[in-house]
Amino acid sequence: MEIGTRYEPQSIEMKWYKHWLEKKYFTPKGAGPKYSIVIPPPNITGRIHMGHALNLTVQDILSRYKRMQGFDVLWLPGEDHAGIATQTAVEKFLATQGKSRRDYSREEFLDIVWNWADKYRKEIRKQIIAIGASVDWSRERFTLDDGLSKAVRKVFVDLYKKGLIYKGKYIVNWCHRCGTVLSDEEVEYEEEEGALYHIKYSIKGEDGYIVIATTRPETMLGDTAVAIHPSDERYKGYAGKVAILPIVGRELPIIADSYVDPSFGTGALKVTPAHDPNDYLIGQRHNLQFVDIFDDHIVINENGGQFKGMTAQQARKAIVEQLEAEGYLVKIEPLKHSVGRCYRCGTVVEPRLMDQWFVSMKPLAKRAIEAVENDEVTFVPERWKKVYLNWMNEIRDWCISRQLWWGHRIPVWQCQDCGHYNVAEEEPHVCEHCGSTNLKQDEDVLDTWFSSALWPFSTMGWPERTADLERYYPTDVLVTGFDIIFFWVARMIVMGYEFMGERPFKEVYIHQLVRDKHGRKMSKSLGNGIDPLEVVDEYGADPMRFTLAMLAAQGRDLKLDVRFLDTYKKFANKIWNATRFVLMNLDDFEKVEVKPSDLKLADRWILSRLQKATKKVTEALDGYDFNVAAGEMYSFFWDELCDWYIEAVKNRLKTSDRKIVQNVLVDVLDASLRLLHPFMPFLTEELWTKLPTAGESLVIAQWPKYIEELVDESSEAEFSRLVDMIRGIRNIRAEVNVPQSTRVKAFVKGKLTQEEQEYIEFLGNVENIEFVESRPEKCATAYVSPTIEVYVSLGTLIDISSEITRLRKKIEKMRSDMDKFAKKLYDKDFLENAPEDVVEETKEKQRTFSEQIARIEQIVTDLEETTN
RNA sequence: GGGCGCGUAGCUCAGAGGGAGAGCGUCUGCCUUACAAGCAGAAGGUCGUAGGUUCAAGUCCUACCGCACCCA
Repeated sequence: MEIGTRYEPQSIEMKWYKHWLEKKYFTPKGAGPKYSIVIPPPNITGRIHMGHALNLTVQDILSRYKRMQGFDVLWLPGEDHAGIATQTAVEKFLATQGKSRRDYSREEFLDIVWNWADKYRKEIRKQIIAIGASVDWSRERFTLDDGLSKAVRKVFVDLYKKGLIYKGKYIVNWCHRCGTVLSDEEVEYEEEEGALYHIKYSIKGEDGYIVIATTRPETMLGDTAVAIHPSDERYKGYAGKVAILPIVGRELPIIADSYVDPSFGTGALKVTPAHDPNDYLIGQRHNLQFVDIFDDHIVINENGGQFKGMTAQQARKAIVEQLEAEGYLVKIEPLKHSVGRCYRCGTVVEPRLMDQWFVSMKPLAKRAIEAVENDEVTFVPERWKKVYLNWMNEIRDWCISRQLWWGHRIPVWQCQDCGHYNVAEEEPHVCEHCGSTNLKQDEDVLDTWFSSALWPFSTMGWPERTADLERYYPTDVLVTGFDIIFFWVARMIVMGYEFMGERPFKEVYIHQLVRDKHGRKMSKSLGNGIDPLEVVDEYGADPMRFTLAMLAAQGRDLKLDVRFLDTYKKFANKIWNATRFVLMNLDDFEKVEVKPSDLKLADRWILSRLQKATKKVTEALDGYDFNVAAGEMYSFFWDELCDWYIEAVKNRLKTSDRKIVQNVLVDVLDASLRLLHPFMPFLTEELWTKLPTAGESLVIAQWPKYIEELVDESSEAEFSRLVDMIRGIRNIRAEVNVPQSTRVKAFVKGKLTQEEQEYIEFLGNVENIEFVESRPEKCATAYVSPTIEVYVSLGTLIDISSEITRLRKKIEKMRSDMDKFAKKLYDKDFLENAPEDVVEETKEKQRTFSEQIARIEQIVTDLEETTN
């Protein structure tokens, strides 16, 4: 069976994905131990990015690994309607055509978004497929599907009936660009250059004044008090007096409240209860007036008097100018302060007092906190547990209403006659309170994350009691990034316990966020994004997956440099060519049961190494150490299988060993491809199916077992000695520039097996080894151990003095290595306190070194005598 | 202000108590019949700084310096 000399991903990938789908390998059979994962549904806003690629790769590695271990694997795919993000994207698109959503009716606009959704869901599906994700498409879900919408309504109604959802007027975050409120989590704070304005507020009935400091002078239009710290000596006696708001003339009570930080600014705080969350609390405590000065577009409203119609920015400028003109402005200091912006569009959010729907989180969080504290739900890496608990312990109520059109409409119908909220899963026609038929549904939709929170069970058919729920809930692991622990993970845990009475998943594996090679976020504006689809086109899905796995250490950032993709594409090519070599030598292959007595040193060595690799990969995957697992396969395959075993057996394929070697090669390659399959599914399937031992498909092939009987320490030690001897010879060849085409003569003092002798001759490019009692003349020393020495004859090439220099350098290096051990052994404390095996080991190392050094020194002395 | 993480080879990163590792890059030599996307070799490191714990510290502790991130 011939295959091409180069690995070409394009020609193999989609062929196999199609085949796997036809065979329905990704649809669980419903029998045996189960393993389930629900996908973090990508937003339908656009193309997936490298973060998704990492997320999908990790899940696919787990799914394929477990499938090969015999689990009945369900990996459930789907997409998220992503309320704000999608509506923003669609509005941006409409804007390019000079339109806005207000040019359409709600129904017309939703039609447009549904078209968008269909288009992008198709795109996303294609991209998930391109990565090779083994998801069960027959169970694909969308957060706005009928079933999931039903789940959303049921949860809303249930929580409302339990008194855990309420409507109320509180300070919320308003994004005027998106035209909606946001939850606290949806606001991103950043330090920005601003200014601290010091403004005089005169005291009523006195000549004096009090100077307040603020970063937002325009909000003074909504001031209803001035606050000072009760124990601030500077303002002793001020509390109870009345200040006069400049320009406006409103009378403001001066109050004492310990919230005020005396060390900030002047220690006197203007209080604007309608436009600042902390001021709001002060306002409540002191029964202050709430004056809202903005409309929905954050333009000053009628409460702003002469400034009405100005934007916040315009108002700030005008107000500061007027304050200055009237002598109220004391000074303006530059100040860095944190500014909150909308996580979807970056607009500065305005705290406003609004009537919204909230989920009361404290009671719900209780069980979810307990679960993580008791390790019913565990985080990997563990440190995220603390992050989760810190947040959950200080959780605030969740604002869930959004002034959008795209999303789950809030299932509340207010009676237009009596004002009663009719909260129901199905549209009511009569007010349950007064019997009126004059009902109007709430205009708002729910926060996207409200539906995402139900994802682990809503996707499996809840509230119906389906077979899928019975079998696959709870899921085994959730794989996601740390950026959505609060948005999503925490809320899923909450809802899972509340509605299923059970955790939604056992483990949460938090992977890194993908960044560019400098550690910056990948973003369109920086132009540093790497598009996974382009990577798949250019390098192939397998090298991309392997690259991501290699980089998936348990840190916080994954800095992706395209150079890695080159490296691992080369690895894929290496696998391709190693298989090619094996296949080229299998014309007369016959599967035989290899008996231990048939095995030669190299065979025993590679089989032993394979066992260790199998064990290491398996353990690493069980512990989510993807980089360790991938790294182990990289070095086993390349450094051991290719560089040594394959090279070592090339000659043996021409001898009576051929049959044994063929069988060992096929076995080791077969197992290697299995171990690599979760990382590189396409390539391994393509190659594996060409092996004479292949079964139907690697997807459903068995994961290799660790066979303890094949672990052979003494063969490993012996082979590694052999490797050292060969390296010693190669070293000398390289140093004196003996070209590859020239064979050198070598001498050995000591014993070698026939097999070892052949390997040294072949791999060291040496002609018939001669056994000697002592070092022959005109020879360089290649290897020295207590029992064996290897010399390379250099004839006229040898330069005695440079050989002496070379050996002296070697001695020096060995001495410095040995000194570390010798020093320890001189140390009484070490001998007394270190564990016995460590002491023994150290003694052994020291002995080996000193013997070798002594021997090389002897050789140097001999050489020096020859020159004299 | 509170918290988390990170400073290891020129670059990107592994390693988390007992001889400093990988890939890329650099240098030298090879078109050796699987692979030049390759092979063989080499150079390159006070493991951020200062203390401490320990027989033993990149590895554990403390402080500091620098870089990120989360929360207020």
